[in-house]
Amino acid sequence: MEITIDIDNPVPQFEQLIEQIKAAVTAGTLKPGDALPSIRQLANDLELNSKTVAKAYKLLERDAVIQAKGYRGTYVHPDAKANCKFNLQEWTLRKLGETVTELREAGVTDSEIRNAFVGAINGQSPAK
Amino acid sequence: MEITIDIDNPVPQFEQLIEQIKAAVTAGTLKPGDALPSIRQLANDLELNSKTVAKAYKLLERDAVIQAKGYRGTYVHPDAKANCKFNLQEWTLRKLGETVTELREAGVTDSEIRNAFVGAINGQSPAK
DNA sequence: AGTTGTACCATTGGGTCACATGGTACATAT
DNA sequence: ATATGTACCATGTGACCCAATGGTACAACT
Repeated sequence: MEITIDIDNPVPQFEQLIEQIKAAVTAGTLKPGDALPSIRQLANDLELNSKTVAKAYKLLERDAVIQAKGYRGTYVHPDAKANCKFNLQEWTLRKLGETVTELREAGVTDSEIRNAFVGAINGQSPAK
Repeated sequence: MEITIDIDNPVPQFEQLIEQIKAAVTAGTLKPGDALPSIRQLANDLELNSKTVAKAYKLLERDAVIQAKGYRGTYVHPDAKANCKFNLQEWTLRKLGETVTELREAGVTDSEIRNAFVGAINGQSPAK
């Protein structure tokens, strides 16, 4: 498994990691059940901070591409290949795009949409 | 019609203006058909920049609280009183809140939601 | 001529957030 | 003992946005 992180790349490092691991799974280089290097070890090899690698692993696990088995290491998820295809990011972008479009058609200003958005994400329920 | 703008108030000046005009309409101080002072004149009286007043007027017109009749001045909208009640802001907040909740339940990170939001509002269609 | 609403341009100050870094600590495995 | 994934704390840098200010200009009304 060859992974390369380009510091000059505007794409965040943890995203580069995620993409390359997903690519390896899709290509078959990584098969379900295979063990992944530990967070600290991979951080050493790629000259990254362990936190950066941990972040990538955490997101990969949420997408069910890998499985963190506590203190027994991390492994490729059984359904990894399938779960690589469905992109949560795109789904999120589409959902938000639909809502934004609907609001705009109602005449709401982009400024107001932004303003309301920070309110919505900060858990503020609409005042009665 | 007495309007007071407090510069030390954290609430933006154009919002203070909007609120007070709506309040005057609701209270009956301003009746449908009444003429409003011109942008420049009101800006002078309140010692505001004309742009600030123009912004408030523009938003009030969108909410159908006032009617700008081009070069013939600005008047209170016939249905002003009713249109003051329905709050577009709340509707916006609720709509966005629903979407955010749905995304969160799908496991999407707040960070990712924010990130996708700027993409959505910048007119980026989800990559196929 | 003077005023109207509106549209551009640009800048300043303040705030929030993402990314990455660094350190420390924990309970549980080998 | 050593290594594991994970959790907390904190800092710095850069980017983006908002509110507000200021100036200029236009076409159309009184």
